[in-house]
Amino acid sequence: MRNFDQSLPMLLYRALNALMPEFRAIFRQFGLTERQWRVLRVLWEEDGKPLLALAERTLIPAPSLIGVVDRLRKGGLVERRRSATDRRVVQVWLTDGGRALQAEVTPLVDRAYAAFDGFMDPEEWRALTAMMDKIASRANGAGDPLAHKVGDEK
Amino acid sequence: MRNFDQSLPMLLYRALNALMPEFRAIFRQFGLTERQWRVLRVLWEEDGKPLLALAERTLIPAPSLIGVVDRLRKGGLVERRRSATDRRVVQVWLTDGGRALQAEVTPLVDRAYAAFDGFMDPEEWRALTAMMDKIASRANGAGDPLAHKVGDEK
DNA sequence: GTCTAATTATTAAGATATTAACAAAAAAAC
DNA sequence: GTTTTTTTGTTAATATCTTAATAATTAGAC
Repeated sequence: MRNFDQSLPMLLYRALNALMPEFRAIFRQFGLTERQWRVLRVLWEEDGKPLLALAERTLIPAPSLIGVVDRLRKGGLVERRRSATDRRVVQVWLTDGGRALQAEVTPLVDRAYAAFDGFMDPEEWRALTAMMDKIASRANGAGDPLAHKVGDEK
Repeated sequence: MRNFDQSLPMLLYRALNALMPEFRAIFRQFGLTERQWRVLRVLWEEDGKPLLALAERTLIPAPSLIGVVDRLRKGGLVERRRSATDRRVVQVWLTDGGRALQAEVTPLVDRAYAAFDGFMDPEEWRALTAMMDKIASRANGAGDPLAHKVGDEK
């Protein structure tokens, strides 16, 4: 039986556990959850994204995303619209309120991130990014947020 | 606004998303969820652990652990007992069935881990471990699974 | 053009995360 | 020894994850 605490999953989980509460505290000031912020974060960069694209980019599983978007909608931050060209597609658009939030949240988040810049030197960051990418692109295509795809071999 | 996809949290989340489905598929063969396995994994190494110690070691938040342990108990894999010396403490003990499961699950899990050994060379693993530990031990003590502790400054 | 397969979104069910609040027991202070 | 504080476990409420199954469209094959 291998070492549990030093296994790759536990290493990653522990790092995230140390990392995220600080950011969540920021989101909470604006009544946002971490996932809600992630959706907004992507829309601020590219508004009107289809749900599936949003799921991939935010790493939020599609079935969960439905609820996240709906709560954002109830909060008046986004709207849902069917695509005119492909009626299967649901696009998520920011409202004025959702757009306005960017200017408030972003500075705080950026400042929190900045605290990490000096934490490791550029070479370490490069190595870390490369290793994470390597791990993420390994695995037989599993791990994308489209859970219902995995194991579709019939 | 910084790069979202290359942010530390997203790097870690993506790696985990690629990593875990493979392991979960193994656990599922035995009717176990990932968290249930983590609890068993720790008990196989040290039986009779108190709930709080179990929460820290498995990185499962204490309120969630209650449910995880209870489902394991209903499945006949563990038992709960009050400590005789400190009646606040609830210890979790393996049943015979829970103990027997180790011999079945461990080989499969070890084999899956082994597939990663050759994936990065020893020096990369060392560097990765060091960086994750560094991140985990950074942050003001936040991130431990005892959520109600965070921000207890009154 | 019609039938079939693939894509996009959604619902459902059980398990877990996150935060806050609370009860019981033990430890520390007085 | 009683009061206060800390520790350990638990419940509650809301949000999300994970997996499987299903509806609505669209794309492809015939």
